[in-house]
Amino acid sequence: MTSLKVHNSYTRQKELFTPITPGHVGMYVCGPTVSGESHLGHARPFITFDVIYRYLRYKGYKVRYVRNITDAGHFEEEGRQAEDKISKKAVIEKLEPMELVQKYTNLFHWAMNRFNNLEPSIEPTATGHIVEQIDMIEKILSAGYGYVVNGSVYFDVKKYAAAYPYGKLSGRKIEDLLETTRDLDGQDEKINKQDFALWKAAPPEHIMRWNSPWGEGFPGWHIECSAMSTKYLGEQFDIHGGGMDLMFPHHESEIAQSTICNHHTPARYWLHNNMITVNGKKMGKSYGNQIMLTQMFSGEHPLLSQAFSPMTIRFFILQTHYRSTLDFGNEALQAAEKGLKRLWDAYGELRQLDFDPSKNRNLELENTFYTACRELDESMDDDFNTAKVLAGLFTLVNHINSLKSGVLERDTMSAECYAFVKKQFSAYLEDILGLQDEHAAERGRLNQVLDLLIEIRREAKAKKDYATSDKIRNQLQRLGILMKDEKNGQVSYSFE
RNA sequence: GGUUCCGUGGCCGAGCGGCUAGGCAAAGCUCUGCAAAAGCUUCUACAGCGGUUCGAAUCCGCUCGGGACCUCCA
Repeated sequence: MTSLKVHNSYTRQKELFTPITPGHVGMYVCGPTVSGESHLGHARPFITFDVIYRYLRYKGYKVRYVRNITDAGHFEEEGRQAEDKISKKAVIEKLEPMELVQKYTNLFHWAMNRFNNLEPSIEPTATGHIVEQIDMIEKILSAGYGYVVNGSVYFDVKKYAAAYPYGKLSGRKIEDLLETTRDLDGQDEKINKQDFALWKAAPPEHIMRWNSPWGEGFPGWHIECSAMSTKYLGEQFDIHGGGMDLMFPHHESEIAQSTICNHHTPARYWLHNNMITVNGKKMGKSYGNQIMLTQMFSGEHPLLSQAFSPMTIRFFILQTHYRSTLDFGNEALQAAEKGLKRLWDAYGELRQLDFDPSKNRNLELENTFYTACRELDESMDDDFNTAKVLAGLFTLVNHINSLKSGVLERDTMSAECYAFVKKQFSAYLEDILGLQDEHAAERGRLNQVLDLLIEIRREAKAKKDYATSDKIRNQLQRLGILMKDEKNGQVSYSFE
């Protein structure tokens, strides 16, 4: 097997992946902020890193995959709006923050499930790690890189930058950051504008609040990831992942915090997925162009021409390299839907292909298969190029269909080769890319019913009673089941 | 304004110096009672202009166009 290379955002280079502890990988991925519903854009990192997680396991690594739930601190605005409304209308409809958090956490898990994302090894919550975050802040204070103002604690970026390469990950220079003229909350409390909050004193109307050495408040955004990654993966771990839009300030701040506490950068490899765009613009709240996952699945959105299944979306996302932007479009999604179906149909064929080793082996054909299979590994090893993997699978699809249709002579492949192809195809389609048969639940007893219909139809056709045979096929099609008369006289069916 | 990325055929997208991915769409053919599926074939592109090179979608420069980040953001 070839060796894995990954694009490290920290060095901006493709590097050979070498875990700190041989055979083991620690991976931290920034999880969702559960203050609202997830949209299509949110699906990308979780599918991307799910495939990375799966591939690392496929390569034999023991992986500890930590993905947090951000359930504290950032509801400031929402909280305030809610407070305003409440103060106007009285107090009755007040939402308990944890109620909100629970609701959206459940919804998030539901979506992850539908995408067939494996569960992370640990899914820590920010609210469950207030103590660890306070500890870390105290460490930073005693190291002299933080300061307290009015019950809030800030990180002294300027001092840090004098000693460490601040801005390396995001390619930012501290002087440039001084240029920024934004009125941020608490800006007047900071010594320098580029300082960021480690802990914020809670104003009276702020609902989520905890006791701390500096008074009642809540943790800053960046500290939770530093605290939780350190706790579960150690002072330095292998992979840190997330969306590109988190590089600054989030990941840059994480690096600063961890460097002060643990004396080195938290992660060796920083992996960032690119954005999903709509008409070239990033999907996001500020553009008002986001499509919620529930809407994707139901088709209820002005931008959607139809509903798209979780697997179609997964396939759609994997058809592009994770570091490229992916433009949303109905046509593209429809193409993904059809392509995915083709893939599954061929996979079904592959599993049914028989072989007869007694016939002359077509070594050239075997070689084609072996090469195509080997290239799958090479593509994944090249910074997880799932687009190339899919292209590779489609060349296999073409060969499989050729065997089926007789363009390539069947029964000329050795059992050994056949088994290998079958194993690779299944490993990639199901285990690594994590695609699953969305109609599996419909099969089972339905298959037996269909077999009966096929039998009846066969009898009708034998009597040239095409009215009956067409009726069966047409009615089934209306139910989303395609019945196909194969060349060899067999009848097959597939689900739309 | 600063930093940075990108412009590939009707659409979506790989590629990162030579071997002109792939999916979808379109057209023709084969197969078929008719379909569907599949196979075969066709359409063969790299924003523009220069330069480097035996050779560039791929490297360099300029021009045009579009993003992303600098604020919460996947």
